[in-house]
Amino acid sequence: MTLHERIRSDIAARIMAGTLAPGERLPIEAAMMRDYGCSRMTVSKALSALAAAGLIDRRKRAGTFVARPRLHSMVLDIPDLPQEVARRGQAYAFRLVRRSVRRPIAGRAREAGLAKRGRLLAISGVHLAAGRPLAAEERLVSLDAVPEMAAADFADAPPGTWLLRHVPWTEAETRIAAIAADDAAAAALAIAPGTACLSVERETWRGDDAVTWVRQVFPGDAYDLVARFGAARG
Amino acid sequence: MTLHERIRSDIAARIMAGTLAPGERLPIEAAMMRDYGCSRMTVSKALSALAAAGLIDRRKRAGTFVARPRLHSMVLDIPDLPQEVARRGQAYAFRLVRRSVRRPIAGRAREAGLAKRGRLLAISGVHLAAGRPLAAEERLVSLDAVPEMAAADFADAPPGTWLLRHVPWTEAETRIAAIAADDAAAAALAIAPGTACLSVERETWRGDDAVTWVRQVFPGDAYDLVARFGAARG
DNA sequence: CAGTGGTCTAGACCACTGA
DNA sequence: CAGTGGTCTAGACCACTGA
Repeated sequence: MTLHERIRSDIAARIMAGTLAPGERLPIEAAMMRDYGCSRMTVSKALSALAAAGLIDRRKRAGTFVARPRLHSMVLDIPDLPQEVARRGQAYAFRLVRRSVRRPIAGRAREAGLAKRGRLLAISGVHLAAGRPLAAEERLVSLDAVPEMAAADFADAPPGTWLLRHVPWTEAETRIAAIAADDAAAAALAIAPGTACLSVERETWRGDDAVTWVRQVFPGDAYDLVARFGAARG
Repeated sequence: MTLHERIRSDIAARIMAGTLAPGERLPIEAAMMRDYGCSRMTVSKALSALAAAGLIDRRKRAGTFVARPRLHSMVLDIPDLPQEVARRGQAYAFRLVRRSVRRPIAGRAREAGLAKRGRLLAISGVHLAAGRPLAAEERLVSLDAVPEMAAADFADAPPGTWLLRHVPWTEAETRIAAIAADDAAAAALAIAPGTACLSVERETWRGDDAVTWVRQVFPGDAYDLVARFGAARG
């Protein structure tokens, strides 16, 4: 372990144990230089990492303080479905149900945003694990942003994975909700209408251009999302 | 904007725009020192931040490369309920339904973990927004870890907020699922049994000691969780 | 085995802000 | 206005690892 890592984990351990309480002031950097016999840059590197992780607040002239804890943000793992299914030891497949290229329907703001003056690609399909439906997917793709997707078949990879490979480094917003399966989703998933399902809806942009919108519906008993939070982050 | 921030945002912008493609090699640090007329520490600070944000991979002897994008982890905001309700402009209240101190029930691994040889506090209640049920909460608290909670009333703050104030810096794991409301949850939330609900279940530790377990059940139409991902993170 | 990143030093000047 | 953190320099030695 390098020196700045040791300083960092020393302080983190004292904060997590409560020896350093929230609001309490830490020694000034000069004191830490003495204590650890190191230069200021090394202390600063350790403290910067702790500040980025949210464990401390650094304030000029005032000093460095143990932060008040917040539970507000956690890291959520949103796995790639083929990978996740493979990890469970099951065979993955994507069944394409419908696919069309069309103009946006007037009055639908989302479709207008995806296809400003051009066309969009609409896809529905079902993700299968071990031959059984895992999730129903409805997707819209901007053919302005990704013209080459018009020619893609999804034999190798489902649309989401295809996009991840072909359109790197996008920004996204995900919305998670519980919904009752409507008739279409129930039929696709082979469950009773009204069954509680997890809806994972995502909008993706590249800069100011909308790339895709997708909603995946999972039967409630088939899928959990897990998020973790703790000192290990950052 | 400082120099290392400028270097960082220059490179991040080129990656997000695709000018630097995934897998592509970046100039070596010495070249960046020349380009920006700065010292190696400054270049290194910018590149370290980009590596921590997952945009680049740095490999000794080989060089620095644009990372292959992953959508796998996103930052999820899990708001404090009183704050979230206040932000919506509604009045928040917590209605305590039941509260008991007891020994763990034999055979329940979770309860045994929370109260190794001592007792645990079991709480049920309902979070109210503008007088209407927002979420039903079931909670277990280790009185080994938080003995002073035995004496707490929840007039000022619901149990989760109370714990956040009194037990700083814990680690947690959250599990999100869709469930059908059972009879108890339906009664507490004043909805029909079987209604699709979002279940947010969290286990919290302090070091190796379990502190609390909680499940909050939200009617599907009352609550969404939102997560964001993009270059702005890190 | 040489090129690359990783760490660290001992200084310097500056910006901010609360005593 | 003085004490604190924020940034930056110009070097050094080292660890790793792939050509």
